[in-house]
Amino acid sequence: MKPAVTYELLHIDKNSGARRGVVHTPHGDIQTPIFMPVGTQATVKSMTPEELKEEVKAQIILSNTYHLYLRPGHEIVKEAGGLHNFMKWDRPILTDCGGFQVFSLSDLRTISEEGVEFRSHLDGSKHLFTPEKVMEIEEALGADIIMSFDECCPYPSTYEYTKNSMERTTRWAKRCKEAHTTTDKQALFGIIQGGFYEDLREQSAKDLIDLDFPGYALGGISVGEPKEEFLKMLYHTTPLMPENKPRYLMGVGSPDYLIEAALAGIDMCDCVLPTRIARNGTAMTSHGKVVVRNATYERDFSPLDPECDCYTCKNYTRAYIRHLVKANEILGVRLLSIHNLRFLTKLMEKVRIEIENDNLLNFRDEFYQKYGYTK
RNA sequence: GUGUUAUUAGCUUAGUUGGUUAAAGCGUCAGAUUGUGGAUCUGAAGAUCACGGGUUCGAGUCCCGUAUAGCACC
Repeated sequence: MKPAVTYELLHIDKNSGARRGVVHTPHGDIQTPIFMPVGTQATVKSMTPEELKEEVKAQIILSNTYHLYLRPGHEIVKEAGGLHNFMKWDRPILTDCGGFQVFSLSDLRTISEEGVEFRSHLDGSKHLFTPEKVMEIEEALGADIIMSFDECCPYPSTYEYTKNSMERTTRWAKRCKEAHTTTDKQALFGIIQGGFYEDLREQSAKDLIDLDFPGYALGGISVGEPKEEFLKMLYHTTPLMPENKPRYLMGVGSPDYLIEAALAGIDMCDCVLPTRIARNGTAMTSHGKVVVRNATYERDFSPLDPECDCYTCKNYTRAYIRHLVKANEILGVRLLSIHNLRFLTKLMEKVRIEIENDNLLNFRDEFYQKYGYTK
């Protein structure tokens, strides 16, 4: 049977590993490489679906198993007709499995072979996530792409801990695959782990490829390590991932990391960074980060980014947005979120064009120079 | 006019029987943020303790006077 999600390779950049492609899903095609906005609780914070489509031009968004399971409960989302109906988003959705929450809520969790026991951050109640349970939840939510249940090791972790964790994650991935029933409507992706140890990454990739998932994610990097470590693992692991399937790098969202990911041959990235820093008064621009909350912009009547085509930049000034942020007005968060998300989706539009022109390496160097990065 | 209460950081306040470098919240200024427990978190600057005297080894704290504000009564 044809999987719910397939990858079509259009072009490989002749000067790098970057690939231009299309991911076909039940709710439409995704042009890759792509950045995916995160909507943890069935909403990209402060954005309507119309804004995501028309202003941000988002092709796919993420949501989260852990959070929706706890509130409102996956049964309610299922009753609503699934996540797409519930939140009025008719394009593709990817649900994260809650593995990262297991990591970030580590003071409350107990990991065993069976799964993870944890306490709800909302009311302290005890819950058990097993691979089978996570599949039940993700099937109820009904996203196009669902993630297998994994453990994301903290940085740094010892070789032994990382190895045991990675091997358990592989066993969990197998159980996820066996428990997954809606294969015609939802594609289950495996998550490669192995921390910052090259041989563990190789082992993880090999074992997961043997399980034949319709797509693969690179997890457990961009967890606080130095950039050199990140790049080393990225460039080591990505070539291990199958060429005929989508490659998803989890948790990456700064402009430089996104370009590096594309260069390495990654197709999909997601991150909370653009929406999170928006809520704290910061904009991403083609000339670097602008902390618009700062006093420097009190009388700056120019747009956040003069090169940006978004609703915010077409209509509002830095001084006004600064005022909204300082006054704690909701509109400030909304305008910055629109801009930051549009900045990244547009960056990836450019990346796709540059790949088609075999020019992504040059583009990276120009971008770094302009953005103020020193590679 | 008389009595009374108050006056401490930009604002609102804490400050024990007088005892190290006067504290906090908000505000201001800045930093952080990468598969969202984040309209969050961290840090910094900012005070002649209304003013002038006095008592004391030592005063934001006790005494006197002045100023300003509130309240009560003429």
